[in-house]
Amino acid sequence: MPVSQRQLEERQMRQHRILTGALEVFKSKGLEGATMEEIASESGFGKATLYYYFHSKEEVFAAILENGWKDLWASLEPVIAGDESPRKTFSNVLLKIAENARNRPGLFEFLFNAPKVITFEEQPWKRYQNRMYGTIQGLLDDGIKAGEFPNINPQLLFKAMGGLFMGLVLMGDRKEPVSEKDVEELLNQLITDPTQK
Amino acid sequence: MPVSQRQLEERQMRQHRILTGALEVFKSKGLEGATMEEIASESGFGKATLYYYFHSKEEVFAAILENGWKDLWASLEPVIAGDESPRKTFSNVLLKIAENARNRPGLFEFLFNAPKVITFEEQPWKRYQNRMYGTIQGLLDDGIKAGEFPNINPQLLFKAMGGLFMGLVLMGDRKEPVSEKDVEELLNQLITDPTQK
DNA sequence: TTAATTTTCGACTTATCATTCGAATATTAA
DNA sequence: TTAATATTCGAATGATAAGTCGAAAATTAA
Repeated sequence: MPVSQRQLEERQMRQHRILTGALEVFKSKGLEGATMEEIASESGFGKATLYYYFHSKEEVFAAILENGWKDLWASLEPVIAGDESPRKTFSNVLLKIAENARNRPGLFEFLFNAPKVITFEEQPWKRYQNRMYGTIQGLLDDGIKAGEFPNINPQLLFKAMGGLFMGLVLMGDRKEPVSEKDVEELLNQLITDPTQK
Repeated sequence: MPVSQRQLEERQMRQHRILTGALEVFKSKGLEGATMEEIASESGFGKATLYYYFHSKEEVFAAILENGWKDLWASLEPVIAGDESPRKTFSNVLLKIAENARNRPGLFEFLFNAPKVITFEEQPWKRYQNRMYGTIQGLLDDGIKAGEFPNINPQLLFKAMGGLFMGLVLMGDRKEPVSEKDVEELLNQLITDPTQK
């Protein structure tokens, strides 16, 4: 077992390096299409070394999702903790997510698309994902009750908003990432605030 | 080579049967995860027989997309040909797409999600997809010019609408498919028509 | 220095498919 | 009936890639 703090950190560095290389390969080849051989050379290790750091290909895949969702949620927590109005908080959450997407577009796309490919049982990152979706749904519920959004079925609004935002961030020719302006324009022009008028 | 019309039709029936079985397997296992063995047994043929009707697994996969997009586009054409206002036509197009989704939810989800997995070069179904997206973008452009939509960057509106609609149809627990009412509610309540007021 | 301990890695093993073969069986046409 | 032609299929074939092994090289600690 490792002793020094530095050793621990270096080990994590290497794991991180592997994960970064793996993300590249997974993005272009998918879960099944990606080979450990390729992930290894992409991240600068020998194949067998990967198995020193991870038990299996699935574990590598899962680790990317786990870290990604965890970080995303962590960045959201302070925003949610702030005590603004539901609509304002909702807007801030979207902005924060967009910021994440801007910083690591590759990872972000992966976080939202990769889960579609997976079959296998319970994944720890699901907890973060559910927490996030739950929070957003709650904001919309409250916002509708408070009259800050059009009076639509909250479930429906959630789906619409979710899709809309994903579309904004992920769809089409990804020329330039979504900007703060985009998000605010959308909320203000598209989803009219009944209280403002 | 086959002679009679009936022979031709039976052959198509069999291809169709294979494609239906394949869709099931692809949906649950993905492109790489699906095996020809499983597709064969799912559709009630021996493995080798699949190769009598298709050259490869990729061809089976591509055929599903090809047929699916072709049919979708065909169902859209009359709607587009009608000479209603851009906003009305746009609404009708969404409704028609939703109808397709309602009738064959499995296929529909596949049409929009599967392409993310594919790497290989030019696919014929891309033509239909592009035609559809192009048309929708055109409707939005015209609609904005005509003042029927909020005055937003058309590209942005397209992405938003696309995502929104996909979210509506594909996202979350697919309890009940999107209804006509949903779509109209969305357009009318969410995306305010500046001319109506 | 030197004996652990940690890290690295290419070669091997093994399982899993995609695809092909060659031989049936069924259908059609003469 | 008989000779084509069309259809079916399970058993080989071959390639690919996940995961294992055992030996080295690096690093640490004494």
